[in-house]
Amino acid sequence: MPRTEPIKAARGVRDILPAAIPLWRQAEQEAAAVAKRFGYEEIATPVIEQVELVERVGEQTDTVAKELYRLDKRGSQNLALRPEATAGVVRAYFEGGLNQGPQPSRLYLIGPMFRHDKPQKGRYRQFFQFNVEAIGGASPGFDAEVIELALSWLNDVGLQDLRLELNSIGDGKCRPAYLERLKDYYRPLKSHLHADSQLRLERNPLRLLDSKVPQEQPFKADAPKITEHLCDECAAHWADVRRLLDAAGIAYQLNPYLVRGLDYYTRTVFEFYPGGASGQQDALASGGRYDGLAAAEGWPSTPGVGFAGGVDRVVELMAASGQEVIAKPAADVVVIPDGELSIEAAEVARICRAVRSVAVDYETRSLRAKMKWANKLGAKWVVLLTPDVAKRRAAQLREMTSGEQTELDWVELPTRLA
RNA sequence: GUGGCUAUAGCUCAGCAGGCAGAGCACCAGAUUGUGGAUCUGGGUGUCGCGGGUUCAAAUCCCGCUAGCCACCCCA
Repeated sequence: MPRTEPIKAARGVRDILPAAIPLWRQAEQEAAAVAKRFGYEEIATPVIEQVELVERVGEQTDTVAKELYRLDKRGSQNLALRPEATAGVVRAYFEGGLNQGPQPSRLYLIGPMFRHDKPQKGRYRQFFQFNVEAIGGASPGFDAEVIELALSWLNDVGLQDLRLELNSIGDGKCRPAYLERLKDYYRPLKSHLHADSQLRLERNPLRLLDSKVPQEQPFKADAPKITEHLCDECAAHWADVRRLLDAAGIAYQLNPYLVRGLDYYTRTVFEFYPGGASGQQDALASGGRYDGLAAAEGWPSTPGVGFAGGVDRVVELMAASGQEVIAKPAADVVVIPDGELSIEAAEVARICRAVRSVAVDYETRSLRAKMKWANKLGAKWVVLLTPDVAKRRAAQLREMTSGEQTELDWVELPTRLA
């Protein structure tokens, strides 16, 4: 056999090993629990969607333009792995007739998303999101609700030191006029801008605001702020959202430079960061209102608001803060055949599985080694089979913490282990 | 996509003025006339990330690739 490189995981993806699963489960279970507490129901949508669904909602964003996993054409359909969940959930809302039910539809989803980014800590090509969407509701109450829900989740998994940033980016009525003001402001400065920013100026001027290029920072201070140029409806909505958050006792920082990578967002946008970080790639959850999304997908215009939480990042913070979930032993009972007793050991295991999780040590090694293995596994009991005792359909039952050991018939095992 | 740092045992890492591959933990075996945890003894389990180059000689120097981390870009 020629030696070859072993095949490793694809770049930017990772395994969640058994030892890490309890923490993941906790993050997911808290997510599901808090969503249900707020009256949200779970939905699962496909990981593959038609490319058009993804493109229609954000053609000039990086997520779609550069980071999309496109699949080979199958038949007549161009497919892609979903880079985010909201577009698919909104599609399912209409296709599944949820728009015919009580409004809004309160939905949550936990699942993998895919982006062909350059991998880094906290940034993976397959990553997991906890998504919450309230579709069919225009009231600012829903904006505040999803923010409170996101905060509750982060608190419930033990993250207390958080920063919530908040902004409003207007809607189709007032944003175009604002964007013209913004362009008018930046055009004379164009030669001072970074090459990327010069492109943004005409194509996606809102993005100029969250530019981190050092030489552009001074310009931002004097740039027109969108919250000062909202139409009456957007301004009222914006005021209501802040009022509701104030009443809920939720602290937030107004960030006039907070914008969104995806185009369908309107009005409220927000992001949660861990408190200590100055943070570039450490947003824990972010979301906002997307009243323009349904129409962009070709469905009847329908308002909606939601957020996406980064499960990977939350789990990493949980682990970093020293949180550990005590792993349960893989098996409560270990059956150790001493000698050629595989058939008998399997039968005894079968009997014990009626009441306990059971593992069998089939390896041909010393009894001592088998006992060590059982101990390391964390087994509470060991059922020891030796040829002469097994012949009588009996076994030694050893209680590991006390070391007490008694002989008894196989049929008695379930009662003793229960 | 851009730039920087890194890659040695299962894990954390040392070794790098070029000269036989190391430590701790983990693992395996024994002390234990076959019954775990504690202790002691013994064992290195390795294509030094991959591929080239320089050299009598490369883990060590040079180049390329791959992967990870960090900063950008962007985002969860």
